[in-house]
Amino acid sequence: MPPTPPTERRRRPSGRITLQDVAREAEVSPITASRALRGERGVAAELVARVKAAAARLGYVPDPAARALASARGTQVPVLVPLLSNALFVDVIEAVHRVLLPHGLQPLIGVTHYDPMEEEQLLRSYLAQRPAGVLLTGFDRTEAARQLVAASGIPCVYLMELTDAPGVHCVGFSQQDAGHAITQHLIERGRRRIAFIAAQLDPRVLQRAEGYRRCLRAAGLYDARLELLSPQPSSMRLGGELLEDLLRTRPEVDAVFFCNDDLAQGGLLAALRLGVAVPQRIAVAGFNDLSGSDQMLPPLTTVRTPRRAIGEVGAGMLLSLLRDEPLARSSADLGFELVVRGSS
Amino acid sequence: MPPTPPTERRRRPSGRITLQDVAREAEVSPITASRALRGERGVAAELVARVKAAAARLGYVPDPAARALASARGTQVPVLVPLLSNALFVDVIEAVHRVLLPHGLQPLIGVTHYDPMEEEQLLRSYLAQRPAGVLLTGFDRTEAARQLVAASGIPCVYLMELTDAPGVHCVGFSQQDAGHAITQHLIERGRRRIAFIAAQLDPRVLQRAEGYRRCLRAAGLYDARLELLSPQPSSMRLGGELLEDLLRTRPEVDAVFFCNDDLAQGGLLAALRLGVAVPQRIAVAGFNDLSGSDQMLPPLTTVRTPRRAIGEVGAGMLLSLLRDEPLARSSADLGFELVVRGSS
DNA sequence: CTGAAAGCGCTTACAG
DNA sequence: CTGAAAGCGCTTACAG
Repeated sequence: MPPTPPTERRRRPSGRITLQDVAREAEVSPITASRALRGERGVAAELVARVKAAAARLGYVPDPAARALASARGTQVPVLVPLLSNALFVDVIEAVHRVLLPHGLQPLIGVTHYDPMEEEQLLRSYLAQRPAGVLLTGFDRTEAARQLVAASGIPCVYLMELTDAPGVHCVGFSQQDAGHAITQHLIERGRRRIAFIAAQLDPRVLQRAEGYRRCLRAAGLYDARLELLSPQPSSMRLGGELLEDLLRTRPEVDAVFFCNDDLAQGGLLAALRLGVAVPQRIAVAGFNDLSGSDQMLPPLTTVRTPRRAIGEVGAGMLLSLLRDEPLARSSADLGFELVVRGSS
Repeated sequence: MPPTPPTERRRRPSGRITLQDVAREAEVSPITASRALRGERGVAAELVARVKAAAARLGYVPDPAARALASARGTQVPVLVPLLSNALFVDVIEAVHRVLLPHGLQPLIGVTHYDPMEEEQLLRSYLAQRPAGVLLTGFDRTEAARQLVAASGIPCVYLMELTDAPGVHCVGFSQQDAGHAITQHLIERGRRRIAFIAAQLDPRVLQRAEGYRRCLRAAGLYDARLELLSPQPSSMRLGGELLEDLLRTRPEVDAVFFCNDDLAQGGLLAALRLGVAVPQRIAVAGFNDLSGSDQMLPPLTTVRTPRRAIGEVGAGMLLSLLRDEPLARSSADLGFELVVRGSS
């Protein structure tokens, strides 16, 4: 007897296996197949099993475009970050991918270059695609962007910063407290003339600056002339240059808090080059605990920030929102950790 | 007289502005509007102008899902890279975004973690979405993955490596020649016992190794005992550890070619820590010219690789493919550049 | 050069 | 708990 396929498998012109094919194979209607596959409750267990088996047998892959068109919402999740060249955000993004992909959600990376206008543009075009949800960095955006998000009704989780505003879902840590903590550490090490060197000057850097000021003021040690703020993008080179500037113009300085590890690493290397002893002559601290900071000479004291966890928890929160699950908390403070190494 | 809108703007239940609305506003049929907006030739210039004006006035944003469903192909462009934590690929990705987004194409970042199986999985799910095109890293993949790409008929451009295989579109540079060139440089600096330290051992690293061997063999200087290959992921820490190993077990070494700058930076810092003079005692060279290499002590000699250009040219090539434009070349060799600094 | 018809593959109400 | 009908917003042939 010649072998016959379990059922007649007619392929449509496109060659694609559709929900119809699955339904036919399982001998149910397409709607039931759709419901079974999506795990909608209220389908007889036996039918669910039959449909799932049929789908597996045929190698059915749902068409996201058709789903997006038919339902109110697609499977994309725009993730807007300032920069990809900052390892910080790459870590966040990797974590987001890891959580979202297994749930059939597709992260869409958008880069704003720290420009609220650019973010607004991106948001406009992404929201027009009716994404499932949105992940945004921080709270600093144009009024129009805020409106767009609100009007869309699309679930949104904010990363990196925290707020108490009701109904706002966010996951991060207190940038200000972290800036305070590392400054406090330098004071406890006996430092008195503590400088702050920063670049980029995005909102989170300014929050760290605020923590630095609050701490030094409380200790009666604040001196505005020890703040070196550059709007240029952060880099090791710039860190070295700014440290040189500082040592020349404020020779009395005995510690430096760099707002980011790349600046601090550059500072450490410049100190080495100039023969400035760290931590004897000046103590050095960074922020974020980026790759390489533990390899410096001396190893860099810094603040370890929970960026992977931010991505994971943020994506998880969005997932709950999409499922209308009750949230344990709408604002997740993931904290930070002081990492004391040889440079302070 | 009360103000009246230019035409009656009835919104559909979804609230969305559709092609229909634009067509009505421009007083043409939806098909003509569609053609005008997509810049399909064969539409009267006047109508095109009218449609575009109407679209702008209404703030029309086309629905990618509907477009994808109706046409054979969507607007997504999966970009598969091994790792996001390697700055190399982040640069490639940023360049790809810059080129693709203005053309209405949406890059989808996929991370394979150097695992062909993982790549195959990603490919399977991405191709089921009928993307407009695909960007893949290198040529090392499973047979099934190869088949998937071929069977899909979806335009594909390969990044980072080159091949002469007909009909294959690729953009990169010769990893082997680059490995050869930096080794040659070390020979020309008078070095005779040149080691190779590598991690990750992905296909491109192995190609660089081949260039290193070819060069040393030609000079009669090859010594297999000077190769240190570790399958671990690349990092500064590992670079330092491997250099220490090397100095202990092969004290006769007088130069090291690290397969990547992060390893080399770690090596340089380890040398500093150990009091090993660079370049007097050993010359050090890296690969890729990553951020920070110019800040090292001494600054790192390396090979600058054209990763931004690879992203740009690769995306541009895909764009041409999508438009059925004739390609100037199907294989673009973007070359590399020796950057000689203090470490050699 | 322009348009009327049909359909892409799925899901949302609406019935039973 | 299951299904027949209609439609999401666009584009692809097919006519004229």
